[in-house]
Amino acid sequence: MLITIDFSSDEAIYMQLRNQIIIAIATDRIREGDTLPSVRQLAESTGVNMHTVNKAYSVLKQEGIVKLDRRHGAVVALDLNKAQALGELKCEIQMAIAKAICKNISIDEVHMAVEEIFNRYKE
Amino acid sequence: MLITIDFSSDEAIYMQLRNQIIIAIATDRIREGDTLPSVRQLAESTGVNMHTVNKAYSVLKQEGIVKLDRRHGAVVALDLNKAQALGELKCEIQMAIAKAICKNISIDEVHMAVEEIFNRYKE
DNA sequence: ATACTTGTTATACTAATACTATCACAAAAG
DNA sequence: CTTTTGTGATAGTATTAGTATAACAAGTAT
Repeated sequence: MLITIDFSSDEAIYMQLRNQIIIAIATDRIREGDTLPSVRQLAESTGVNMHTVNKAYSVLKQEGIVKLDRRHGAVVALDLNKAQALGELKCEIQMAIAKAICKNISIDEVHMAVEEIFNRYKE
Repeated sequence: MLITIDFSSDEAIYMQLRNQIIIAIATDRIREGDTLPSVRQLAESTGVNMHTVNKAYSVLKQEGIVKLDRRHGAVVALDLNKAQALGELKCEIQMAIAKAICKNISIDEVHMAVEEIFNRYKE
């Protein structure tokens, strides 16, 4: 796990952590059952406060991506409720697509954008 | 234009305004050249401060969706730079798709979600 | 000309969020 | 018994969101 923080970014640090971990799982660099660094370790290696890492882990737990355990730390454990995940996905991309429609972007162009992003993760 | 604010929402008020205007354009209820209410009018009708509306309009201006003019107020004026709009779209849906991949959602399921959202706007 | 409306700017204040900093605790591992 | 785990309490700073007033220059209407 190589995680780096851009302190000059306007994106919250705990979201940067959350995003990089999600991308690591999507690209199969982290797998189900793998253990994430402890909050203190990751805080140390990224130069960030312990509670900021803890917040990132809490978000991932809330999203059904990791489980937090006092003995093993944070473990990747995907909650594969597809119906719920699909509902969340639609919510998250809804406004982006509305804006795309305003900009005269066709549905085919959106599909192509989806393909491109998918290919970024699948090898 | 019927705009309402959910004051108990965790979404920022200026983003609620911005989103509803974008949806109104996507659904063709507002069209190119149409004039939006003045910052004071919309602030009055939604029970919100003038500056909050002004911030929403500034965001829409920044996104190339309206033009602000001292004589006519806020006018819908789409900046149809497709390359840029597509780039922004990819940025905005990137993490949502990464998370979907974590949840074992297939690319076809994402395409279907896109279709569903598109149909929400196109009649 | 006068009155009104437009976006815009400035100042000031409150509330909430993000982040940091310490200290501490119970549970599990070595 | 010591270390490491997540977790909680408390406290402080910085930034953002939102409100409240006031004012200004530029355009519109009468």
